[in-house]
Amino acid sequence: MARKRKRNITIRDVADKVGVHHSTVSRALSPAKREKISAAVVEKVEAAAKELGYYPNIVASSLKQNRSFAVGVLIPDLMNPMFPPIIRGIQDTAEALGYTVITANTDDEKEKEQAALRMMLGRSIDGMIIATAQRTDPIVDECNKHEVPFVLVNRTVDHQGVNAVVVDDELGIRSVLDHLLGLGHKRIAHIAGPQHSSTGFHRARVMSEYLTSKSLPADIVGSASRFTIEEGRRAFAELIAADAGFSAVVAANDLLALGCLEAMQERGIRVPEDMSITGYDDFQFLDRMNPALTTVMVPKYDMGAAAASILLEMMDGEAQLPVVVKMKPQLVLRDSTAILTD
Amino acid sequence: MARKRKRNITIRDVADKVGVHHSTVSRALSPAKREKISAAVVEKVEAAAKELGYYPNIVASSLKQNRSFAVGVLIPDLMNPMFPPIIRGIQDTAEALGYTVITANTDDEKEKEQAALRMMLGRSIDGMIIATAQRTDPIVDECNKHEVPFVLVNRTVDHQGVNAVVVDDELGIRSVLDHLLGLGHKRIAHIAGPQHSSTGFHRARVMSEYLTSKSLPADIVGSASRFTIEEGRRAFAELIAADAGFSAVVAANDLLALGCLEAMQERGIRVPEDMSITGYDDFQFLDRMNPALTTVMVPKYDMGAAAASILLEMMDGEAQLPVVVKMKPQLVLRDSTAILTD
DNA sequence: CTGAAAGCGCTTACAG
DNA sequence: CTGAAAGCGCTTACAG
Repeated sequence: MARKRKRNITIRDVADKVGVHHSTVSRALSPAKREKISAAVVEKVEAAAKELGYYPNIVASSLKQNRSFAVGVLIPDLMNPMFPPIIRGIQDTAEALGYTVITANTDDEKEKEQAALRMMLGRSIDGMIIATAQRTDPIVDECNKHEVPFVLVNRTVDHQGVNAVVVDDELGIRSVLDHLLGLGHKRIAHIAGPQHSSTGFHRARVMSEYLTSKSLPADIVGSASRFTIEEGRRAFAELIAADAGFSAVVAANDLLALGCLEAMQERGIRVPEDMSITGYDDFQFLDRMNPALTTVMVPKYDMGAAAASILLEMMDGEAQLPVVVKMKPQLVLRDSTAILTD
Repeated sequence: MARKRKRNITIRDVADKVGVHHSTVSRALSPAKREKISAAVVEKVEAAAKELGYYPNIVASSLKQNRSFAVGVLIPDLMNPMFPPIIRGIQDTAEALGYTVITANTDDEKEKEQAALRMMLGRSIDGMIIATAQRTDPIVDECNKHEVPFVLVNRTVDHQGVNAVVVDDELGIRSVLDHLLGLGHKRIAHIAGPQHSSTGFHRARVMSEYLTSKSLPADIVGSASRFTIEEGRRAFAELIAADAGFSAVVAANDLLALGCLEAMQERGIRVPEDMSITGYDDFQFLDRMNPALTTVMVPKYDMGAAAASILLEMMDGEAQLPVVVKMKPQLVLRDSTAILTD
């Protein structure tokens, strides 16, 4: 049997102590309504509340107002180093305005995502930040159907008119390629991420277009079905078995790059002497790895913070127009890329 | 102004559709009470609920029952790689039983911890898992005062009779020292963590006792005031300025070890040729660092899962006795330790 | 097995 | 400026 908790101090207890109606206490304690109450009463109410150790029951308040002062966040997996900074950005921004954030992992499984959404709807969530979107994702329609404001972060959908905070992959990939081309590389492979993810898709497309524009081969591509080390390793092994004629690898994210690195080390391919490799995202501690990975820094914390700001504005009824914020990534040069020698 | 959301489907809508009282719907939809309702009605209610797209309003349910099916988690900082695995262990365990987890960062600041606790109390949280405890921490008394069941994880308090899931530091530190002694090291330094944290305190004490028992110097100790890279670096610099006569360093956790490593590299001290160093916790990707860090693996995910299990049992009224679970750590040998040569 | 009523702790139109 | 009432969507003793 579930335990019963001690009865809490309520607004009525405070009202009794002061000798006013509990609705007066409610008003006196509400920053927005306080001005309608005489200063003397406000003061007495505050004193009584403090003395009794009163704190408001958010659950009751939520039920009455049909909003919860909570926002939900959907991520693939907390243990993926991409997401803690994003969540922290969301938390710091949302909490500063009095909101609580509830995070759920989907493991990129639609059923878990569905369950998480249901749970959040049941909790009368005021808004959602979604880091799990696929390029065509029914969750967008679901949020619309339930009239839950939401903003996508990191990944977006193909469909127009959706609020999203993403990174400028054109800039990111081009800066990587310019770097590699400057080092003399001509045959550059890509380990593409899952194509149902906007990040995987766009990075691959920009790669291909940019290489083609330079009259360089754009078809040395390995495909990862997930953004994981294992998939990076597998995709690299597959690629090099089919075509050994490349001198540099651009991985669609850092985890894939680490997987490639593993596969390279197994094969005695030295990095960067024999082959260069780059990642994308720049998660924590990459600078201390062996070798330190050249990558593209994505402002994860700021993306989370921006997504939260937009969401909060939407919830206030402002910012109706769909907003797409493209954050600037930045190439970070480290030790996994070098001049082509042969 | 806050937006108004569409009215949701309620238990009354379902009741109207079926032609029963809404209390009957409530019972039919409750796994525990369902048996008191005729199978025919249950079936009709379920069909109607499904057709209408009904999902329960957890907020209303929480208010009535004075419990929220939510557990709160207090951590110092999500971006510290120690915590995501702990939280994931908590989430997977709690969510499997229908609980939602709400996580808050305290940044090891008492005011933030206080604010987080208030927020959670306001949300009628059913229990708390606390990863931020100091050795004498008023939060324990506060939880007791408010009759919120809680369990500590990773860090514990000196006070007896509190539920906690910790790691067996005696085992962990001894295994590190046995390893180092086996390599021939005699003068072994310790970079101690903050002594208000049980982990910092116990690891330092075990070190000292064990070295003393082997008639080895136990006073080569640097003090970090926080478990951060910066503090590790500072403490090492301070220590080596005062006493250069040691050949190995045992850091109280991985972040401190990384800070030491930085300070060593700045000074041209080669690891492990000139000096050995070990960490503690074994967070993600340490195996890929330069050099790969020898450390003590702490079962983070399992600790979170165990803490959640205990909490859930407490909330069910079982497991009254204070439970202290000591998880077994495991030495992980990598490339930052080597035989003493001179 | 089912219904009707009360109530969880708030907020907020409506009076005055 | 303040009070009294109604109600948010559930759950649960109490009847029958």
